[in-house]
Amino acid sequence: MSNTLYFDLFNTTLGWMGALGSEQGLRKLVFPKTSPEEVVKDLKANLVGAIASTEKFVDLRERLDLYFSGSLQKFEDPIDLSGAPAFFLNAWEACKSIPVGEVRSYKWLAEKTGNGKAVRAVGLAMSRNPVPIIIPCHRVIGSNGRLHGYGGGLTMKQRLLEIEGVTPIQSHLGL
Amino acid sequence: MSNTLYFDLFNTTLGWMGALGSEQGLRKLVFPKTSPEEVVKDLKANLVGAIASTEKFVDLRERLDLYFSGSLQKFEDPIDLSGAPAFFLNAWEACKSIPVGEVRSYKWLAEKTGNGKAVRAVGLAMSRNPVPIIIPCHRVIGSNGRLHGYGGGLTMKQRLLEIEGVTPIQSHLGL
DNA sequence: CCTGTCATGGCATTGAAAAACCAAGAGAAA
DNA sequence: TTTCTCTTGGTTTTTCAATGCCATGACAGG
Repeated sequence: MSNTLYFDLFNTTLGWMGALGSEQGLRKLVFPKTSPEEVVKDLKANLVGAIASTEKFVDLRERLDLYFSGSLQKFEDPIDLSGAPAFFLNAWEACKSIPVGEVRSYKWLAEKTGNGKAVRAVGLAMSRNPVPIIIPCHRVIGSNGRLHGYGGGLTMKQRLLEIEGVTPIQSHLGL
Repeated sequence: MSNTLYFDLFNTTLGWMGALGSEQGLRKLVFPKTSPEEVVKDLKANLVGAIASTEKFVDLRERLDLYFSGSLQKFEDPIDLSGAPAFFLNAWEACKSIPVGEVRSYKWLAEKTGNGKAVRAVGLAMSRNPVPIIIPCHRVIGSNGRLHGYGGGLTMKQRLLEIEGVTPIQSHLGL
């Protein structure tokens, strides 16, 4: 068990966020909140043996602020998703292929993942996305053009889409 | 869960031992070993939230040494066996009724516990005795007069019986 | 539009059932 | 005696099927 975990809380232009990761990559990112306490609450289950380290996440914090200001398009940060079910990994992988400024439906993602009928399963996978923003699950909306749900709240989802230049209902079918 | 646990390691005339208990009584006693490390190994699963305390066990340690020298016959220490299966509790209770200097068979214990055929179950119960010596499971031997097994090793079992004045095969049927 | 209803897939949790474990005892055969 | 086999009971662990959960989608009826 030599795999040490690091974590940090930091303030961004959108609010307090938290990150947790191993040497292999990022394991968890928590949505912008209004207070650090809320971030800890979301993180506490994971930071049992983790040690605090601002240093490990300075780059990430910088990139996040760049992204929030609209000047960063793509995150290259390594992520460590070991242990997750295969279907989730596939769905997240497919999600990463959605280009900036565009959106796709849960169904589109389901078909891409292999089974066009596994739409709710895709929804479940998105809801379990451990690293939002990095894996852009906010670009996944309903087939009817509605935003449906988002772990960080629908206003946050909309906000992120606006940052990426998606007008309310635009290319909402994607295909 | 405000039930704090205390533990301690100490050296006796027979070797290193360890004890762990709550305010209600003793919960675990580990056999005499040659090194404190071995004691910790046997105890480590239980001392998650426990705090060290020599003070809580000075009396016990004294009595153990008295017993090992043959000058103490009976332990009155309160024990806390909460959480154990009913059958185990019954078997342990019956075991405590075996007088010093005598032995009984697993079968005898089974009959006393209620079901004369549950001999192996009694063996299982003895093997799970959390407070050896206090609950004198070393006085339980096979119907054929053999010692069978003992958590602390058969030599330890024999040694304890010798301390109590039981010659190799004596009253081994008890009834 | 909006509201309800139904079908759908994968994971997480639950609970019942089965099997494994054990410090035994009785009997048979050597 | 020793060794073997078979039987026995309670606990513990493992397995497996059944449910419930969810950030959906398609359709029907207002």
